[in-house]
Amino acid sequence: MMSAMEIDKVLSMHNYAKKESFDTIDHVDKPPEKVVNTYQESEMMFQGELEKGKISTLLTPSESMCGVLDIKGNKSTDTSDDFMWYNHKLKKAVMALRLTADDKANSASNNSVPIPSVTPRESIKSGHNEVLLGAGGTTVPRREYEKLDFQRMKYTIAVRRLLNLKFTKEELATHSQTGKESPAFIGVKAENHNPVRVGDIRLHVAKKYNIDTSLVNKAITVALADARKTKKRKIEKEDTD
Amino acid sequence: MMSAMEIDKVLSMHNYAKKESFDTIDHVDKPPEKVVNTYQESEMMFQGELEKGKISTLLTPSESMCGVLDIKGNKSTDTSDDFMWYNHKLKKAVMALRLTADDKANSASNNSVPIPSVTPRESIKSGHNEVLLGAGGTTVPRREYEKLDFQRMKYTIAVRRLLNLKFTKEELATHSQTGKESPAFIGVKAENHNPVRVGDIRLHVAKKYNIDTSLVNKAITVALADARKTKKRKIEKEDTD
DNA sequence: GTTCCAATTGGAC
DNA sequence: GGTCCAATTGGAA
Repeated sequence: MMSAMEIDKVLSMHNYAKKESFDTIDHVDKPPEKVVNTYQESEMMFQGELEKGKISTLLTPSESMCGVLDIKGNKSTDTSDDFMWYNHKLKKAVMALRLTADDKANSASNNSVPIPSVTPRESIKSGHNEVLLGAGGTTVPRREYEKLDFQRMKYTIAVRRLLNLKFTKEELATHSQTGKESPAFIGVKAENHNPVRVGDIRLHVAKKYNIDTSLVNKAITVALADARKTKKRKIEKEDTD
Repeated sequence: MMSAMEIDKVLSMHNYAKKESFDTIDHVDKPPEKVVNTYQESEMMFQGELEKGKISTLLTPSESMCGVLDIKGNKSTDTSDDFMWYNHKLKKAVMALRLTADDKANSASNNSVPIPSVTPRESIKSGHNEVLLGAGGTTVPRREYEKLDFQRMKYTIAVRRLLNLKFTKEELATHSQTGKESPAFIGVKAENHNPVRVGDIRLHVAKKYNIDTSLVNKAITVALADARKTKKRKIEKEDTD
């Protein structure tokens, strides 16, 4: 687990002046009722706040990206519970700073509106009309996100749409959730993986539809398999030409 | 679709005297509010009545078996919607006869009790302490069925328990839902299938847990796959001995 | 020993 | 073309 001092270091790296120690900032939000032990649990908490519309537009892209930056500013491949949990707390700290700043700027106007189309934050900083999907920091363009009619879509379709927003066809065709090779086809080359973005999509859809993540996982697996087949067919067709 | 006269023929075959025409008997139950077009829908209706506890113990094994007997008394492999729908109506007719007979025997005693452990019918005829799972006529021993704590079990476990009640390990290891070979392993011999009993288990669990049949299907697939692996491992171990 | 999981496949729709 | 499905596999839990 990262220390409060180290977190402050990252905060300053992202051009956020240290106002208070991490622990104090953390208390801007009500302390959680029960102890959160895993990244999954923290994600659910975070997601709950996101659903309320408080969070979705508060982070800039660089802030969101801090979820995949380590203490040295490098892109991190650490997906351990400790690191994810640290990221969660870090982002809560950043958002707390944002909220207090916004509160001073425009005192008590336009609150309790669920996911306003334009927030003060967006009106000040342009170019980041993004919707945050989860604690991993994954964002999608707001315009694209609002096109999605979650009420009418099956969750499997929502999964595919979000995957298409965050990954190229090539990425979808060459990546898998685990990076492991199929147990049924040993010797087939294993692929890379992209746990943070896929993880955010997984939890976002699971929360949206109030279904188990295992269901979403199956949908992701099928979607990725179809992407691979599509690419394979295309290559085979080009070879015959 | 089978005619009322033909249904009467089957009824008499099962030693039930014709009391009324089928149409009249059918009106003992309230007519369905909406038209039922498929076997799946009729199954759901039937299952609803079963859940209320009215039906579960009213059929003898031979009555249940009539679900897989055709007009000539032979075991039928017909799983078409028409045939299943006919079976459904036939069973409702049988049950209506039973109910009216029981009503006369013990007038208005012990009604609205959900799934009584012993019914008048059972006290008269011994040897058929069976619970009917679905319109396909699949039954399991009541004693075994009542051991299952559906509240605590995951639906996947319920699927496995019911499969184990209705099939031997050998059957589970050598059968599949569709009888088709795996698309990923062409050339591997295809297996037989047993649609009626598996169908009843599928719908029973889906209704019990109020989940989609596709979920139950996945659970069945995994259970059968595990059964095959277990057998395979055993054979491999015997070969090395 | 039992249960669950994801990657792969061809085909159905 | 896009989407969904079941059979198979080895290993994880």
